[in-house]
Amino acid sequence: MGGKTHSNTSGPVLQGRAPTLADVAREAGVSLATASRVLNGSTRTVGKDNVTRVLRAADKLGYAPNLSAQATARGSTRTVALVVSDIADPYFSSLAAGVLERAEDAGLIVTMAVADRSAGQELRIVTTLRGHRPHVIIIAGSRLDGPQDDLIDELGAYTAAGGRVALISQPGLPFPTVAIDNTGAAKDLALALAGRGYGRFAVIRGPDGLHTSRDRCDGFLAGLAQAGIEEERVLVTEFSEDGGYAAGARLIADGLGNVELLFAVTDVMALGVMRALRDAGLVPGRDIGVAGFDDIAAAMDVDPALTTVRVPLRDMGRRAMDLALSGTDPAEVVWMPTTCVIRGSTRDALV
Amino acid sequence: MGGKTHSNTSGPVLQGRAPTLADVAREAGVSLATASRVLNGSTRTVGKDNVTRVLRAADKLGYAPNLSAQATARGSTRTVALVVSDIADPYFSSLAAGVLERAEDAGLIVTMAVADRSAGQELRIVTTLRGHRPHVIIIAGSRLDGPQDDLIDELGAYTAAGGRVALISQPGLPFPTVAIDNTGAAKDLALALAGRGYGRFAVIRGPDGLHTSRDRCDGFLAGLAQAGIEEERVLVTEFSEDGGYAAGARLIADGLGNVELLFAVTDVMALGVMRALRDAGLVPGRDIGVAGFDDIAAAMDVDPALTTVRVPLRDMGRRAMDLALSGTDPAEVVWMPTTCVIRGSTRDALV
DNA sequence: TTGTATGCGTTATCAG
DNA sequence: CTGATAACGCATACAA
Repeated sequence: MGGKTHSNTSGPVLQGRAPTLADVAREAGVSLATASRVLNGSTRTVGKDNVTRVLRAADKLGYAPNLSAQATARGSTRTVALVVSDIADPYFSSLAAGVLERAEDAGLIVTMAVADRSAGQELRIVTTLRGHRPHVIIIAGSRLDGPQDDLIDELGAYTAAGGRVALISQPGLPFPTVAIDNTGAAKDLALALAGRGYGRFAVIRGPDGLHTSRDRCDGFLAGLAQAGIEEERVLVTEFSEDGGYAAGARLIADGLGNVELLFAVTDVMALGVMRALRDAGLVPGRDIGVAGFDDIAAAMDVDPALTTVRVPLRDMGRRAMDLALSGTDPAEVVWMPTTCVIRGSTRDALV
Repeated sequence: MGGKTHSNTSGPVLQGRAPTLADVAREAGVSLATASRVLNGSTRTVGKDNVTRVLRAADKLGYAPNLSAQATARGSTRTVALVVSDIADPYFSSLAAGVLERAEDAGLIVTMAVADRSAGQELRIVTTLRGHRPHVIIIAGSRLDGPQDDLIDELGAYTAAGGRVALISQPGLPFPTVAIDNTGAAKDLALALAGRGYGRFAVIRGPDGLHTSRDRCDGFLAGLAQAGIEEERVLVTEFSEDGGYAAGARLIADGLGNVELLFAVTDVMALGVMRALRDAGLVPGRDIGVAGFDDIAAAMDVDPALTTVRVPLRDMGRRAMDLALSGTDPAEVVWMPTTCVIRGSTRDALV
């Protein structure tokens, strides 16, 4: 709709310059302070007459308060900085959706940066982000092994200055964290699958150093061991769908032997594995079982649907925001529940 | 790695306060100006001795320049604001990935906001964003019908003040735009499918007012008409996977009649349709053809793989950044190429 | 209720 | 090469 009094933006007086509060005040014939009060602070303490004058002037000039200036004046911002490894990955975009949702509820703007799964880059980004003096920093990276004193220092400096931090899925650091029990969930999955008759497994995991990948792999193997299964193959590949495809293809080329089920440490990788199987003329679920981890949306879309571990990704994003805003114990870890979801990609094994 | 000289952040002197440039200058025993020069401006004009002192002091204090203050002082920022409808949707997350990639190349920080496919919300967000005085604003919304003078005003005010704008997939507005020919591509798809023997179609589209949805639907129908096919059904549903599922289910419940192919205006919706078909015991591709639009990653993962129109989403995100940064003709439209991708979900129709 | 004056953390101009 | 000092746009304590 055209709107009531159509805002007559871009007054001819201001050329190539955004209107400032001073412009509005002048236009309205009031002081800077008065204009500031009606446009931002409590509207109460200003005359009803001046309120309308200022509002009208602001509309006429198309005024939008300079948030940078507001931030320096106030000493605080209304933004939350989010760091992810890869926004195109449904795992991270679901997390981000949860964060964005809560941020909007809280009237916060989200700034986002990607840290391509490199620890150095992540550190650099956090330093830059810290410069924005955001209200909150949320890091949803793929934690790497090795000492991360630098990152801890960086975040420590930030919290020492009053900033709030929340980490997603990287427990063990001295900051509030929302996490899942990757090891336990993978173990449960292994037990569930062993219980359904599968006896020979191959695990497809990401490169060394990735916590998530390693924990899920270890947990799965632990579950197998508990079920009395000691014999399995572990393939290391890229942490992506292409990586999953490559591993699947390699496995097929090497001869599947009598492997009955392929467990990939993420759904994205599992989808790649399934594609490799189909390209080789094999039918997932019938000829060979496949299982993943995360329960991304696409896990329901494939046929057969993918057996996996359901992770409440969007909710984890929400909780991370809540956790950061609540400003609780620095080392608090919120463990989110996971559940095994058995679907068609793992029908009962044909003995 | 633990890092060489380990940064001794959070000096005990500063409690709950981020170190400022003044702190660094004092610590280093130099003036504010000198500290500023070495930490930001050209390093050339400052003594080699002072450089190391300042650097050492900054490291010791864990200094990170306050970007808000920098922005107000400089009068410009190094950020790009990105507006999307739904970051969890692979369509948007792919676009975002392209934007983020180019932004990083250009040393820009990306701030992101979601505008749930509501025009009012989008307008509000742009106003807020404008307050950030970003270097660039990119809007990847789902353009709605009807006059949008308000949005044009808002963006006009922004560009008048020197801001750069790029729109994605919403041509017709007086701003640089990267777009695809939805109508033409859908028409081509219809012709290709008609050429493969399909004769009876149903189209599943989103609610009225969504440009993308309408153009693709219209184009598809035009293609059918050109092929001499006048008889078809059009279903309106939610613009989401659930919407696709619902429409598919509804169609099945009403009786498919002799419909041979279902075209959904997005892949996401098409995946929902396929799921509905399978839940009803039908086999997509064999019992009935299915086609989508966008070629999201999941289109390759389903079985049979989804016939669709390939849209270079990530590249569109990149181009949008390039277009905005190049600051060309305000009304320039970059048309991106699309291609029909025929896959297993539309085998030749069984006559 | 309104206006004045000062400060926020940086940059940039201008003398030394 | 370095150091005062005036902006930048806005908020706010204080005075009127």
